[in-house]
Amino acid sequence: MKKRTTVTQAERLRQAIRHRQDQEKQELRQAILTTAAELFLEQGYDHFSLRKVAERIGYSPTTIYLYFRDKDDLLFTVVDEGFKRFGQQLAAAAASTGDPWERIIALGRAYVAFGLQNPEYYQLMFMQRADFLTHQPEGADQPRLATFLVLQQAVQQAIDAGVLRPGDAENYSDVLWAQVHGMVSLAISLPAFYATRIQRTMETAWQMECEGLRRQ
Amino acid sequence: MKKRTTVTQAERLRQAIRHRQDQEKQELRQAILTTAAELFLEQGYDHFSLRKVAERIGYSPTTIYLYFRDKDDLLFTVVDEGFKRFGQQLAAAAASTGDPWERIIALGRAYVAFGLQNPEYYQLMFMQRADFLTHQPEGADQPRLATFLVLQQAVQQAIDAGVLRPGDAENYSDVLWAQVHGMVSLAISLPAFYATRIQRTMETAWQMECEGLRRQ
DNA sequence: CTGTTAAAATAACGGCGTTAACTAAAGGAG
DNA sequence: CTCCTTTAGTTAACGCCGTTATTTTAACAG
Repeated sequence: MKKRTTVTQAERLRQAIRHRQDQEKQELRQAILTTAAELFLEQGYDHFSLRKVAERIGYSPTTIYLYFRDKDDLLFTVVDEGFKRFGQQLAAAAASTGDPWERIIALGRAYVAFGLQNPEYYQLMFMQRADFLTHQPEGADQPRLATFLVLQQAVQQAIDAGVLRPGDAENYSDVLWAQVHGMVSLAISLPAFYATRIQRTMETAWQMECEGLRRQ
Repeated sequence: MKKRTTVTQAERLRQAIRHRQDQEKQELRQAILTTAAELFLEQGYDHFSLRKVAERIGYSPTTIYLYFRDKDDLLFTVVDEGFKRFGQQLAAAAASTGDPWERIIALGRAYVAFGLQNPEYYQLMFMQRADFLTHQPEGADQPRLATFLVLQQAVQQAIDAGVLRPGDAENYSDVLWAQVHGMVSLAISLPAFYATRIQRTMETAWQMECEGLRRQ
């Protein structure tokens, strides 16, 4: 009886220790991650370095390699946050209305809004390291590109509802995606665009899509 | 008399020497430039380095600094070639037809064709180093962005001819530019797009623009 | 032949990502 | 409590990079 209890206590202790260790590990990993995101947003992709991250959290550069495979792995994980936020905002936009046509418009607005409000993330995800788009996240359930299927689905719904002309949803959403992506990346690249012409461009583009895609 | 002749000969010699020296300087500069372009196209922006260029032409790395201010200056000059080719192809497309509407379509096709045929250049110009777009070339007559005014002009002509609905040419061409830029950069970023969906996307986009912009 | 000038090379600095070898501390077993 | 093992973290080092200061080399000028 007594022995059994002792053994159980020891086991519980061992488990508690393991738990604490795991937690500490996760905490440091998270610290690296948030510091990395911070530094990336501050200094941009070009001036982002592992050594700076290490210095900022007070560890030696090599410590990072205990938590991430290499620089790309860390950056990739940072970018995951961007994809998550992007996906959430798109999903929220899609859920904001029941009208199929309005949903598409809302998605477009949400897309552009994200790009303009998170230019560093957008730049990294689509312009500087577009290869991240196709690289599957390590332990993720779905590929990155699945984030954008929400647009395709909305288009399909609009076609089914007879709001859009009959046609291939993938094809239509490709056109729309290219339109919004083009606007956002031009706006990011060209300060002249930013804030002045972008609004007008968006409105005209919506109108054009309206005429071009909508069933008459 | 004799003295005068001698002086003239010496002067001519001096000038000839100077001429040869200048020529040699220009030749080495050109060698650096073509080697740089070669290496950039071979290995891409990320793996491009001054030391590799120097090694390939058989000079020490520091020699490059006698001909270019720094790495960016060299890369910037390399990219000039890309802009020149791009501009020429767009101009050729614009001149290929007298019909205002056909001209716009031709410009769109030429734009996408350039992007797909010169993905490295396009990537550098618009995605990785978009800051090059707004940095005025050293001894150039016009800014980089002037390359794309040809589209705006074509749109203006189409409006004036009554082919497009009345409206602001800058605004319309912004929408069109965003559309083609979006298609090209997505095609470059996503191999899945490349070659399969891009054609269909282009056709649908033209059709959409057709319905959306064209005067009915 | 000698002094001058310009081109090119060497050496060096600080920064980078990354790997291998080492240190120190904590947990486990007797 | 002591010895052993594991492991988180560090230090040292390698090879690369862009760039600057210094020095060599060679061609021209008088």
